[in-house]
Amino acid sequence: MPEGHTLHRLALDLDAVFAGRRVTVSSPQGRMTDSAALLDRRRLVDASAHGKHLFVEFDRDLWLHVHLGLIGTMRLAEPAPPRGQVRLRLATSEVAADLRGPQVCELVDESGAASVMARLGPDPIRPDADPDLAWRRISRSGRSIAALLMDQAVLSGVGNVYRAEVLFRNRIQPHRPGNQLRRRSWLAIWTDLVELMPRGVVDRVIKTVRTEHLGVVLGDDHEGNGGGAQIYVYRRQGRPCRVCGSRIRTELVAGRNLFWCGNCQRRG
DNA sequence: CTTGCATGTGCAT
DNA sequence: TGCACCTGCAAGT
Repeated sequence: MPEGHTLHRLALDLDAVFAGRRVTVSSPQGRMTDSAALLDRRRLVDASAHGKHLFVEFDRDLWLHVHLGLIGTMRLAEPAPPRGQVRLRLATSEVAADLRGPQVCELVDESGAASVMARLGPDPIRPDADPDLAWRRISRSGRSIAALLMDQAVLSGVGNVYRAEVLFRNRIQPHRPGNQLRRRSWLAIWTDLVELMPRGVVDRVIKTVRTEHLGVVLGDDHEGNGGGAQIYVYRRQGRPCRVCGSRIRTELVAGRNLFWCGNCQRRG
């Protein structure tokens, strides 16, 4: 489930078991054999996330840069013989982290890592993030706020779930162009993301439904979320809005499904 | 068991 | 606009 919260959670987990330690690095799949050899037995300094990008710093200016893409995963488990396509494994005698199917997995130096970070907009999960950097671009753009929220150069870490949910929670019309959005609406979106996304890091799952709507079922629901509503609109097309009962709408926007309630979301 | 779709991105056309 | 990447889950047979 790789939106920004997933990568921040992963960075925390990697840090907890590997930071400051010498790590065995291998590429069971074989596609990263040379890089694995360079990293093997090196001391791991720390792991951090910027938007949906993961950086793992090793001794002597070697950084592992990972982007999971849509289908990549990295999971910690007790060491066992690797199964399937493990691109890279970081391991100690107690734990192994297996990386599968990433879109990006490369070794860079500090300036290489910095240049990736420089291309990213502010990340709501990072305490030093400046929402005005995003607002400068949003307020000058004719693209819809729904498209802008997905642009990692505008702000980073938000994906298709947080996009749909934060627009719903703030009652924003998704098709409103950035240059017609009130600054107050943007600040409401940002403030909400700063509250929601760190909660996703803790919970390891996206939950956006407010307490007062938790009991609202409105016609569903076996939506496979382990009991109880956790989201308002994402992938709920055709089902009743948890607030007003209108049918949730969907529309393909630049290859990604957008979900929203046409009745609740009218603000600009 | 098989099939289809997905929380992302970049490149080809 | 379409597809490659190639994992994991849920739903269907």
